[in-house]
Amino acid sequence: MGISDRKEREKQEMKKLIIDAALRMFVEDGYEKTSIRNIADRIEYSPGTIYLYYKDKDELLYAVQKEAFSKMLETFQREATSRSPWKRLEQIAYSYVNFGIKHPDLYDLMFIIRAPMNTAEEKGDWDNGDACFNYLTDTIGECMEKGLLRYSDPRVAALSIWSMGHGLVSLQVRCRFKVMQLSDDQVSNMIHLSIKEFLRTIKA
Amino acid sequence: MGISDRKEREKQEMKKLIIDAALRMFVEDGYEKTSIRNIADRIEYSPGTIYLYYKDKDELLYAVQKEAFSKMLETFQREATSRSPWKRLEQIAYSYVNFGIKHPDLYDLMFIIRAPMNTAEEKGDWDNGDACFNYLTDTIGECMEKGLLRYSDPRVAALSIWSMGHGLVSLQVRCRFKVMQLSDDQVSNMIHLSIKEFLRTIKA
DNA sequence: CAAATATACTGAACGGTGTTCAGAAAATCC
DNA sequence: GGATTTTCTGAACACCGTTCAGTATATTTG
Repeated sequence: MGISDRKEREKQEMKKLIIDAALRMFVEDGYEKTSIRNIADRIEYSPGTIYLYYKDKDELLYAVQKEAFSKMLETFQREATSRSPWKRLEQIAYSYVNFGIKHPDLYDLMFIIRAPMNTAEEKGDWDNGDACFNYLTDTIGECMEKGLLRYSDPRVAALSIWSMGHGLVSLQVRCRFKVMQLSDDQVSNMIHLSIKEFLRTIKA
Repeated sequence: MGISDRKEREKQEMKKLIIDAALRMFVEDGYEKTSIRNIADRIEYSPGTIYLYYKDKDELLYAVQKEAFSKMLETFQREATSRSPWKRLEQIAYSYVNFGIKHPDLYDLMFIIRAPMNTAEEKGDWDNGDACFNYLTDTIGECMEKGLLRYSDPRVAALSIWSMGHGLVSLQVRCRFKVMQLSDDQVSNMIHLSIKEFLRTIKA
């Protein structure tokens, strides 16, 4: 049945066409400001068509999230490759924060937006999200085996390190550091100083 | 002119009536899900009336934010009163995180929602927000004077400590810790362990 | 190849949103 | 008590996510 193969292929192509447009528009204008109608316009289909491929706008978000996490994982695999677990942990930290600062709208979709796991319980797969998380936990595991971290529980270590990174990025992305009345360069500098300092303090 | 005094008073009462309803509904249902029409219904006025007192929905958010920051400041003033700067810093940290966990929707309005300073440049007053921030920076200042902190720059210290607290709360509020596959109690425990550990490591 | 069936797509319609504004209602002034 | 100012209303506008009867296209059948 070559004909149904082609149909399946066309269906996947259509899904990709939609999600590519959605990703571009989410990043350009943000999730909330991007409407199904706009996406439909961009790919020159009617709004209803999108619902033949994705159940609702949330499912579009999940798909884009998946792409974003895949992108982040690639970044880790490119930038955090040191054989030394401790050095790799440092690389991951900087990689993570730089990713967030460089792609604030992607970061928004991945870690700030209210949507995925707060309602959808079973959606807890978090597709490529856990792969990124594992990249961190594996490295932390190695560090702890070699006694390079001042933590006693690797889960607490992971939670702490992630929180510090996320705190820095998300306060920056949401412009909350404005209260400090510093220039953009100064804030950027201090974010990196914060990571540096934090890494120093958690090192055994 | 007693009559215009009364008018002014009535105007302020009306503003309070609106903002009280808005606060309650923002906390109950969240900012996005609360509509101007719903608020109008609740206070038994027409939707248009609200626009006579607040320019748009964002201005309602600013007003509610102001109340929320005032509430947080009160919490600090109640829970972080130690004469010892270091102990006070610890109290602030726990106070902050507990506030966020206890009032996730308020915390959302204050630190996560996209709205205030990203567009409104001059709104950078952040009314009572800076008062909360000052409560932190003042304490950090005292700590550093007495050489109780391992940081060399008090601004980096403030940025780091705030980021850690915010990271913990906001990842929890947005359910991102679900990827760790822990029970609610375990997460809650580890959040507190994280603060404890963090405070230990930054202490001189 | 033509008719019948199955698939893909459309776009109007539904109930919602924030916001505006002409006009009605109420309060104040003279 | 009539004119004027202030306050309030609610229909209207342009959007939103989502649904679904109906049309257009493609495939299968006779």
